[in-house]
Amino acid sequence: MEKDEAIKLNNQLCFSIYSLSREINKLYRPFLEELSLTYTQYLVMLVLWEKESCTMKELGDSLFLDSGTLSPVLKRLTERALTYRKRDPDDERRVLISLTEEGKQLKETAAEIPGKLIKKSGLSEEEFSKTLFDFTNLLQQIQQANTE
Amino acid sequence: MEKDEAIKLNNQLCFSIYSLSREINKLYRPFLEELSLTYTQYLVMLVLWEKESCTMKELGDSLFLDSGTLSPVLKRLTERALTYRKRDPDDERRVLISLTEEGKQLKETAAEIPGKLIKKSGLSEEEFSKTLFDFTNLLQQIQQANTE
DNA sequence: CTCAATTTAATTTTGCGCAATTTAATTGTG
DNA sequence: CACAATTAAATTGCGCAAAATTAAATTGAG
Repeated sequence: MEKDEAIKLNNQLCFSIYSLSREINKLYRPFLEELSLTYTQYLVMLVLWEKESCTMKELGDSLFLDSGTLSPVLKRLTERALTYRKRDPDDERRVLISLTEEGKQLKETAAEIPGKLIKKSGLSEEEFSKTLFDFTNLLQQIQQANTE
Repeated sequence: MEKDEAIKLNNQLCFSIYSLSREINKLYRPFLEELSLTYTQYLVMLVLWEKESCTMKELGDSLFLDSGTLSPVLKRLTERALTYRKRDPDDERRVLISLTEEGKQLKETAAEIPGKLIKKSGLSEEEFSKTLFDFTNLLQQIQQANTE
């Protein structure tokens, strides 16, 4: 690529991915509003619906987020009584995060979201799978590049 | 996909793209730090390096961002004397944003970034182009879905 | 021409992300 | 055992994003 071309906005990988990320976020928003969840809160709930209970650390490892982001998110989810927190008796540094009954029940409604979303996106099942596959691979490659 | 699979974190398109976006941001960060620019400030500068001067509205259309985000960003760029603002005499509602000499000069250093980044990412030129192409297409499709 | 509707930008509020610092608990080494 | 190093989480500060509100300038229909 010519140097002059290379510095143009629409040739930046960062810009296409950044716009796409916000646009996909926007696609989810109406569905998440029905649950009164933000995007990040939804991601946290996804982890908890799989694991039932985990530490702050495990949550961070799953989502690639640190306590600086997660602490306030969990605070809000706990205020809404979707989660509760207690210290791990075996290691008082750790905080165990668990779902309340209300939090568990929310999974029923949330289970509708992935299907609705694919439909709304206009992607076929195959396109969706391929895109997910490509993104996941690229993510691993970039994570590799960032840790070298 | 099974319903139970569909609600898992790692099968969410939103999560893969969101992680990827933050990871790519992280890839840029050391280079942007050298210019003392944030990611969003860099995107604004990319537009200005192409257009020399534009209105707040045009900037927002290019970046898919509104004045709620851009006003404070431009305020900081102007405080750093990379840009300056004045009202359009033909239409006093419009704000014209232009590069200062210092802002123009910064392009020289910034022009190195795209190349350095591809190298650091570990992607081949072909992979980079293909990824950019795929993202741009998908962006358009999702934007379409969001405006329907 | 006039006034309602539209356009443009700024501001306010809420909630992330991330870096850096702090605090408390645990672990490892001599 | 002692104490330095490490680990887990919370906190602080800054800079976005997005929604909603406000204000000022312009446009357009009657």
